Amino acid sequence: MAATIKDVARACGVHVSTVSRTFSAPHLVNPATRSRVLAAADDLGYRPNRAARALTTGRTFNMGLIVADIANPFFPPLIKAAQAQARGRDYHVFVADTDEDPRVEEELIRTFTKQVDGVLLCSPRLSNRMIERLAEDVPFVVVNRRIKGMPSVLMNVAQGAKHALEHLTGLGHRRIALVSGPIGSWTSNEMQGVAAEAPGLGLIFFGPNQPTEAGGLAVAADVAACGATAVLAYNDLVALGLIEGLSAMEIGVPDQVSVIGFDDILPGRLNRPKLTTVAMPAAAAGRMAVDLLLQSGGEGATVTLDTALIVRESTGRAQ
Amino acid sequence: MAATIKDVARACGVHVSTVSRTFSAPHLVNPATRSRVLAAADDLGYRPNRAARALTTGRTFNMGLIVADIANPFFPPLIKAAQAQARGRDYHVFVADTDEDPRVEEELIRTFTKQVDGVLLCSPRLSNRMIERLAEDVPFVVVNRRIKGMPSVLMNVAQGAKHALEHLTGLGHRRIALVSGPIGSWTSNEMQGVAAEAPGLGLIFFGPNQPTEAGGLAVAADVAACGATAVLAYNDLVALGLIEGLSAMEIGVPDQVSVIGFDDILPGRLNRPKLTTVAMPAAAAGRMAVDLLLQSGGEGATVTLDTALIVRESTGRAQ
DNA sequence: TAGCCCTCAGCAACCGGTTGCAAGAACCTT
DNA sequence: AAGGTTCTTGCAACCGGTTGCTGAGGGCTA
Repeated sequence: MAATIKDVARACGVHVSTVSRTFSAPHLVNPATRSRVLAAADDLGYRPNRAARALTTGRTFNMGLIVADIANPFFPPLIKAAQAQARGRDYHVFVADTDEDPRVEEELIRTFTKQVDGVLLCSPRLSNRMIERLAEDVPFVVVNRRIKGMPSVLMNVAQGAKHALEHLTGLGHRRIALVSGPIGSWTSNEMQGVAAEAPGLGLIFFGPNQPTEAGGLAVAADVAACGATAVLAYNDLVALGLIEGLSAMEIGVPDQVSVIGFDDILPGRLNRPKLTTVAMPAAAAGRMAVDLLLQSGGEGATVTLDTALIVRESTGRAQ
Repeated sequence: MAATIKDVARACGVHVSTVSRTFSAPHLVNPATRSRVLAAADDLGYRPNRAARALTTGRTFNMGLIVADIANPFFPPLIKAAQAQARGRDYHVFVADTDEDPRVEEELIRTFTKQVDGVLLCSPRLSNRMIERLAEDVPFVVVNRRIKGMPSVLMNVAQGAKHALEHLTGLGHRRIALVSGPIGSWTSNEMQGVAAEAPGLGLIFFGPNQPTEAGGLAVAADVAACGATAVLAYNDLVALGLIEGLSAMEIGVPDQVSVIGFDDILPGRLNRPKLTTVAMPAAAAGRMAVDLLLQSGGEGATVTLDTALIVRESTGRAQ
């Protein structure tokens, strides 16, 4: 069995409270005693039990991070940045994946409650109402969702979509397909907003779709049939699926159809043609979310991060 | 504040132990009392504090999963499978990323200790000795590493490499480059083992390398210079980097050089040419690791899972 | 040397639950 | 009706720490 505080106390003939203070308030214990305790602790391989400590202090020094799909390459940079930022603040991040299932999401949040000091909720699938209810039990920072009174980190998708559309119109495209993602997703909503504001263009809307390669593949035929010369896709995975599907129909990208994605994930950079995309500030969002969680006196600061259009090879002049 | 067991006890005029039993041993409490307690609990929004419970029971019903790099597409399928399997056993999985840093790995393990019932250590970067020491404090299952007396899940890389080499020799290749990964990695070791056993072939060894696209890119020039007509790469990322680097030198794949990777990740499937690769049983490994952790009476069962060569477009006949 | 302050260690209550033990009540048995 | 079960609940110790309070001892000042 692992050594407890009592073992250490017994080993050096001192009360447990002294051992406790040696670790959590060293300045309150005499240097000589302190080193005796430390020696004994080291000898026994003692490590404070963080869960037990949390019981009295109310702080665990770890935070939860919940994503809908860890296999989506969009998340890893966000996760890594959050972990790095947290580490710098003496915190640890526990990641969990909901498999796009709201029930799993709720269960995970409940599991995290009391085991972490707060939860970073990335691209949640739960309803706002549910999130607000759960927030009574554990502090949240929400990424990619705006909930009144709750700290949130947003990405300026509207701006990115606007730049993307400008890029396409600049290349002469007039008939543009908009391939959205799941219902209720932040990016989808923003994309639709932009579409609504650009009535001069011939925008054709396709959705909802799965936010994956398969989703893009599935919608490719419809897109081809609609006669659009360019496509703005929900994310890079969808864009890649779309390109895959178009190629299968002998439709060349970007020669016949231009395609733009969102996220700037690795497979897009490796793809032929290299994907033109709207880069999302995922890493910055991860860092910011951690900071908001640690700062938040509970008030709901909202941070919006800018996106950037990255022009590569999947867009070209309209025929 | 969240309601505690005391609040519930007070609310329905019953002792805390009765409330406790209502949740953890319902058959020991009178149905009438039980429903009163449940009603009060529901009313107050009471949820048992899992950390506090773990303090006395010694079981948290969650497990840790540590990977070297969550951004490596090899891991998500493993993680998702492990989470699904654990969920079926009433467990939850907390994932953490070590950033390829052994010190971070150690720290994470220490953090997990006492907050989880066991840790799945995937492709660890720590030394065997260190892992054995840490195993005194928390049960492990190790994936992609053989440690005597410790439950481990291995992938039959040697078999995969052999099949890959046979495929290449079948296509007429006689001069084959072996591009390995980081020192101490299971796959690298196994690959070297196979190389040693195939002295008839002209195998040229390159390593160690970073297990990423950048690693492949960096070694591309050397590989081109050595005159090999085929390459067996440490993993798909390296293979993709290699293809990228070769293309930049106007060396066509598979026309001039054939390339095989390991892992079968998404970017490889999307790549042009589609990558020929040795598929790793990542999902099966995740499930198996969970099962081993929950079964293990501590004995070190070792499970080896088979790999499969998937021939796509990046390999072809030798010139 | 008395009086005072400061340092440092022990005591004990507490965090939110769990669980072995015991006792009261209700129900049987003979 | 006495004695034995079974069911249900309360009591209290315990898990591994933390922390406010108390008080002994030492050093300092006047």
